[in-house]
Amino acid sequence: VQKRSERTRKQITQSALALFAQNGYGSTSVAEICRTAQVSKGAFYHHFKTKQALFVELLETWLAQIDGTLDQSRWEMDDVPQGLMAMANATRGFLRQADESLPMFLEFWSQARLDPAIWNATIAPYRRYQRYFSSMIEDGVAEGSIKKIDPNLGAWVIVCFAVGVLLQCVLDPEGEDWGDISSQGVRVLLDGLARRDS
Amino acid sequence: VQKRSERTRKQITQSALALFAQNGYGSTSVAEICRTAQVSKGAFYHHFKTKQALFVELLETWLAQIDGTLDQSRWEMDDVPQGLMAMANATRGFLRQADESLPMFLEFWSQARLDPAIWNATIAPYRRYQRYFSSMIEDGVAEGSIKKIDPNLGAWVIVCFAVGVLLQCVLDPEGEDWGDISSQGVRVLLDGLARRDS
Amino acid sequence: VQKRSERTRKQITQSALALFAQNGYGSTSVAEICRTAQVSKGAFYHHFKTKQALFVELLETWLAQIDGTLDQSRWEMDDVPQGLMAMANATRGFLRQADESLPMFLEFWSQARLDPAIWNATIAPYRRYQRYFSSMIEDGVAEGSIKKIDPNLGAWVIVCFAVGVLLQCVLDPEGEDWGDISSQGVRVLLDGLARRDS
Amino acid sequence: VQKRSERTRKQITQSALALFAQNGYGSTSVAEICRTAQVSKGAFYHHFKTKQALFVELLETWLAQIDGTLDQSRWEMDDVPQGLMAMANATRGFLRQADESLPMFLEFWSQARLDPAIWNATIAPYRRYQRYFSSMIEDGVAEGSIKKIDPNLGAWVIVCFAVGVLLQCVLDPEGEDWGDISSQGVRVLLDGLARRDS
DNA sequence: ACTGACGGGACCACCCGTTCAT
DNA sequence: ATGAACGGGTGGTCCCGTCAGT
Repeated sequence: VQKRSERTRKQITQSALALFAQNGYGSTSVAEICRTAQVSKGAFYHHFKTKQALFVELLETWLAQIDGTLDQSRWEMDDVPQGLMAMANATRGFLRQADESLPMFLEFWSQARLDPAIWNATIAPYRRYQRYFSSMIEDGVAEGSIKKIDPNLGAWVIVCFAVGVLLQCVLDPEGEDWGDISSQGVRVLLDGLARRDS
Repeated sequence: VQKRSERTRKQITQSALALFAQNGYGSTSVAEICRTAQVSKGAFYHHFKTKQALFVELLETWLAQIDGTLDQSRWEMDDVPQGLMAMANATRGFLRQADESLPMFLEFWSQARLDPAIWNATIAPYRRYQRYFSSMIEDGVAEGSIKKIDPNLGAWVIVCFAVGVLLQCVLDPEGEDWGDISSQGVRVLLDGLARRDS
Repeated sequence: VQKRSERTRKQITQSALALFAQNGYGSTSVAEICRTAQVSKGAFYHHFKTKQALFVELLETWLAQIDGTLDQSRWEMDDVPQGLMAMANATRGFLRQADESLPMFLEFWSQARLDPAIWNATIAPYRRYQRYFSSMIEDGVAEGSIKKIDPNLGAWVIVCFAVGVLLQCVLDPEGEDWGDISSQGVRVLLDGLARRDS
Repeated sequence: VQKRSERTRKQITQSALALFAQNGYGSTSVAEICRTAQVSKGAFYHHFKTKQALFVELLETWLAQIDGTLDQSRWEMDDVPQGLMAMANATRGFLRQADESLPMFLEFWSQARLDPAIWNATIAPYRRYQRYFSSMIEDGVAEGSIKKIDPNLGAWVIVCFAVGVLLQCVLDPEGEDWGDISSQGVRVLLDGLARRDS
């Protein structure tokens, strides 16, 4: 059956993911991936045109997963600030995969600078998230829970903070409890954004 | 004179900086650096034990510069929030070097994951900055301008936001006016941190 | 029906012919042939034991065609010199296929040097042609239209000239009107071979 | 000293020449060349940017040699036909290198079809030779030793014949005494070109 | 201080032919 | 008879660091 093909493919992607996350994209050779995946080079290049193509596919799978996760929690809120806090808390679990796959972010970012195709795939999501937060802020302003500010800027502030936490978590996973910092940061940001009646 | 030695060294470091920033550390060969610096390989390896050693030196020079910049603005404030805002505004100029040298951050981060020596050099400063902000927050609490929160967490929130802005600025320099976002973000954070009298 | 088998075979041979002629034997991969012929690798290796086997088959088909062409014009002459001229003129049409299939000659020659089997198949015809011309010259001497020379050498001279024109035509199809040169050359050769009564 | 460099370079070119002539360009790997030349790959790629670059250099050296040879015999003739015959006879020695380096011709021709750069270098000389013969024929017409024909065509006839002999000599070095055939052919051609007074 | 030829190793991509299932 | 996954191996290129020589 064609089950075998899929299994091989999955072995490759998983091995690649692990190795890229551990040693970086540049320091991981195709031969190493094949060895880890117990697959021949012929098989590898049958499934992926290039090492980079595999990388891009990993990136896309990855982003699709994240999108899925975010879409879920999108509708579970009554109040905008509550919604944001919920999302911040949901991040905790996400940040715990530190060693496994989070480092891939750094790889994606690095490669994005050098390859336009990867850049597009990497950057696009941020814009999407920003738009999402932007509309949340607008909603918050409408419902009176958030003070009047430029929703675009506000959204970018949130995105930047999130990305910053992510980066720190990748660079220094043992250093701090980044989940705590994420929650705390969002709370502070929300306090700063909150509408205040004198 | 021994001037020649220094000039050679400077040519190498400058060429390397430019090439690393443009094409990345991994994609820049020693030969290319030598070609750009109009220097022979022998000269290169006379001044630097390794490609990595050069990289580390660049990193250290870089960090020293940043420290210098930050130290300047440290004493110019009467009020903690004002001080932070001043620093945020000072960042604007810094973020404008986007194309020239900011991309080096990404390179440093990438390599930090793979090499402990670089990791130490790269991570240490964040801790220093965090401590600095932490003491600022303590001062703020003492002077009554900032509400009571864990100074550690607060400081990390600031660092994360700053790092996030930096990363976005590197990845998408044309996308937004990151200086604006930086200022705006700090303002929101300060509003969130401000002590409020009911 | 078993028609399908033959159609597949023909698609493969035709695609291979075109690709070999265009990119050369060594630079044409089996995968490329299969792609062009819209056939899977399985089908290819079902019909041909090896890439080389296909090549040999192409060679043989090719030679059979040429033999057929030459056999036609063999009997239409009354006079040996006239016969040769007629053949030379007949070549014009042949030389016009320059782009399509003539380049295969060069491929055959190249491979002939490296592979004995191909060598035999490629060289044999020349000897046959030489013998043919040799007997023509003998006839010419007998009928008094050609002066007394070693028919063997004379025949080789003709073959060499023909082969030379062919090679030039393959290498520089746009450069000259090789048909003209062929005719002109044969005329000069005939003048040189003609018996002359002082 | 820099003598070493030249020696290495020469070892590479000589080994390459021998291997290309014996096994063909495509079937000779860089590793094999290095092994034969007792040189490391690093040395190889220090001297030649590419396998092809080495090939082109061989081609150019080769052509320069031939040009040199032809230039020598250019002035040794009183009479055009005699000059041509002298050149034909001089060819004998040239054709005797059959095994050593003549096969390179075939390699050059093969590659010329595939690579424009090589094509230029390979084709250009033929045109030069043709021009040379063309002016010889003009001289011959002027001095009355050659009959009136288009010097261009006549020159191409000579070139084609020469190339044809060369090709045959490469393909079937043992088959015939190609030196003889060359001489004989030129004689016939001269008879055909000779002006004849009735 | 500097030169550049050099060693040796690795890496990505590709390619030919086989195998198993259909 | 055909399709697709696969195996194993090679090929060209490049790159880092060294070392003899200036």
